[in-house]
Amino acid sequence: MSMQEDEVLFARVYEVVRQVPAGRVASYGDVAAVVGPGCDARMVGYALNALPKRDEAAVPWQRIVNREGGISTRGVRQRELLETEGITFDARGRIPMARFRWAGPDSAWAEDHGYQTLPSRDDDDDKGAGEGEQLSLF
DNA sequence: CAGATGACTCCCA
DNA sequence: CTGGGAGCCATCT
Repeated sequence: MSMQEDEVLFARVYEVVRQVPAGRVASYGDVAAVVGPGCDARMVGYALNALPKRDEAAVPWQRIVNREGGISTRGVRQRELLETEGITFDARGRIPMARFRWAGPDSAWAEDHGYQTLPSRDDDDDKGAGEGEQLSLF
């Protein structure tokens, strides 16, 4: 796979963002994880940053927020759009990710399109037992 | 053509 | 909490 890499990368990012349903949000890192290796949170940010210059109406960019559930864009447009979709913000102006975070793409769709499902990453406090959770993934 | 910049996240001081 | 640095790309001065 080394043909139209450059453009494909952004296209894949947009494709994944399109999978996030209204009423849900995903972090930049989550989107990157689904897109797969070679893509990280910053890439997603870059892709979305270039979106307005391309076609911002084709992608639900407002559903992508930072890891803390906060909005990284300037202005209040994104927040308003999300509230319209039913997303709520807490007193600190952040979205309770434990409740609104996108669970990842449909596994069937993911395999069919060559994407990855979102690794279960409970944001719960580990309470100090995090060590034993590291299983050998390889 | 080179440098700055932006919608991330993690790590350390 | 604030602040700086690393890692990586497309687009605009």
